[in-house]
Amino acid sequence: MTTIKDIARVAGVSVTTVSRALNGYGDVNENTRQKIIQVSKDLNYSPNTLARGLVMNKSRTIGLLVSGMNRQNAKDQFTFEVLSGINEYASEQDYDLILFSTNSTKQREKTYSQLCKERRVDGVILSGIKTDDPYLQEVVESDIPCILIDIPMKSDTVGYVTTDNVLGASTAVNHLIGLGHRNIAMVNGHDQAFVSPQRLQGYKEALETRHLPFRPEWVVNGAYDEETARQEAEKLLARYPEITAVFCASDLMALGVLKAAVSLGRRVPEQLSVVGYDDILLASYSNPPLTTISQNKFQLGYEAATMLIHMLEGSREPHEMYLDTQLVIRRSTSENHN
Amino acid sequence: MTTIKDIARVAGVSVTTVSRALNGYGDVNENTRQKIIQVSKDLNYSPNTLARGLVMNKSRTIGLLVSGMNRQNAKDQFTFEVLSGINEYASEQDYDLILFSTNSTKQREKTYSQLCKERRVDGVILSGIKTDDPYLQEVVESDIPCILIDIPMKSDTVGYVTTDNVLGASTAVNHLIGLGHRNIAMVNGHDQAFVSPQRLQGYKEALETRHLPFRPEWVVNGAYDEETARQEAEKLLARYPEITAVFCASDLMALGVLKAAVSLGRRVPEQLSVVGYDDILLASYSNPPLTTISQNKFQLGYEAATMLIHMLEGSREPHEMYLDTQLVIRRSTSENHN
DNA sequence: CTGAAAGCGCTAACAT
DNA sequence: ATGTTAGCGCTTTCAG
Repeated sequence: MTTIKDIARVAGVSVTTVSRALNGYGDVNENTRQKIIQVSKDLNYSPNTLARGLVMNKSRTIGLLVSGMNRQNAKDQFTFEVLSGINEYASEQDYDLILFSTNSTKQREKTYSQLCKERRVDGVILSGIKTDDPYLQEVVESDIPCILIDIPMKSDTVGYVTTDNVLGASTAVNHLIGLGHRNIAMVNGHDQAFVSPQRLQGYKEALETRHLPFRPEWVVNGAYDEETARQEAEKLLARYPEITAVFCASDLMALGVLKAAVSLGRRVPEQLSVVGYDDILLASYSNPPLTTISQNKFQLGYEAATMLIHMLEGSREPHEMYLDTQLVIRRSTSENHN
Repeated sequence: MTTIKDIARVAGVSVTTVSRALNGYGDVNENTRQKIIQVSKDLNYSPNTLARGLVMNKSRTIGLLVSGMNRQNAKDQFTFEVLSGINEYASEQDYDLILFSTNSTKQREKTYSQLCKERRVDGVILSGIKTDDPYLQEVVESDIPCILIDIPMKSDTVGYVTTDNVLGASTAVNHLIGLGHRNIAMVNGHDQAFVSPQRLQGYKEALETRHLPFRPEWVVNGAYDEETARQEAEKLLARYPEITAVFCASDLMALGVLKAAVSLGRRVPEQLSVVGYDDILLASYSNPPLTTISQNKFQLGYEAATMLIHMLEGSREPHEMYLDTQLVIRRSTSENHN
């Protein structure tokens, strides 16, 4: 494997000069530079980023700490789309991505900062982390630059990008109210997601604004899981047949509610309106296609990468960003005729 | 940041001893080891993998060269599931994954081996690479250990994991023939995928075995794209109304055919049977749900990682593996009544 | 069982 | 404009 030493020898200069020439410093004779570049091509040289990283104490690498990269969770490719967005900007900026996965079967006993310190990543992006995840604690305490996706926490080294989940949820519920629904239930996700209480909040606010009563017993926990949501919705709808619409905190759960409706013999949207959240791919293919709150997952990742890299390069801008969401009306909602 | 030097100082030993103690060598006094371990904990030490990689010339890192990690392609999350599988085994074995993306907007002028050499990855897994991709050439020539997904190429340092695509395709077509179909068309993908000619081959073989004529004009190119497939299928079916079944080289294209059937007013499966390939998530949610050839994408990745890591650790087993596929019968196929 | 010393490939003062 | 030297944090002979 060729090193700058080899180049130096062949080109008849010192390693310093080689290093400077190759890194585009100005204080190198143009002829020397050309010669060095030629030699390095002849010798098929590639720089050793490990060595460079060691001395510069900078690896041009971003760590990705994602949970939800496993067999089951592949269903909502939320993570994947975020990843694609991150990758897009990172590769534009010549940063590499290194994947840490928290879902290792033999549960990794390593701490968050160990993971990062070992690999000498310059910064980290966290996605899909639960609020009770020990890693989250560490982030705030550690001084490693970090961007959180969908968890609004801030410090000197921590930023986030997310959407306004209260607004998103209230938009969804307002849509239902606008269609004449008065008895609107909610299937929320588990409490370990930051967005859950916020979406609940949005649901409440929308009801309140229209002077509709909030009925706690109409809010069930679907754990962001299709099957759990189906079961919970089945119980709920059987018990309170007066419910004419359901707002779900995720599309996956909305899919579960759709199944519950089938098994209860209630046609969607004629006899039951359903709204999801996320606008995952499946949402437009389900039967009927889901009305939902759309998030631009790719952009979420893209912006997170942008923010992190700016941060790494010394920007002092505020490290927070809210992206817009959008109500996408498909065929799982219609006017209430009761 | 703590280094072994710090530990050595505090523990009152040499760096050599610290290194040996921490790496579990036998020739260290157990008391000394305990002391060193204690100190390293107190000092919150993490090893610097860059330094280690530099001296050992080994990074315990696997490069991932995937194409198809972009906005559009997110649809079939083939890549993502493969990735999950790779990640699973790699993290079990304490290897880290580094993501190279070939779809960078400013097209990366770096060569494959440059990418790998720079980052000093121990080995690489390639997925979603087209046969005319320049990277592929390089792989075979370079001496970097490498596993290909779905491209059967072998050398001392190159292995692959794939499925039997001829068999898969013929199984699909035989299913149609078994349902009484005689006029079976095929929507194939572009020729830049290794699997395309193989699936075509399987289609031909199945026809031949049952003494059905092969009609080249009934094979169209859907480019592995839903919309292209829809258009091509529409033309094909309009022109040859006698076709009663279509075999597609991917589910995504099958979805396109489903749309074509709708716009031509042909009910699936009553008036047209459709078979896909891959068994992507969408396949079970489409309307009607797709009959398809299922590939275990997660396992594809898992086995690729296994094979690569074994290779890296010196195994001399053959570096090739064929996984089984499975016919999944859903509701897009039925008996032919013509 | 332990330590001194060399060196992986690179960059960065500090000369010259 | 170029070379000398030191050193990033680690592993690994080689001696003791």
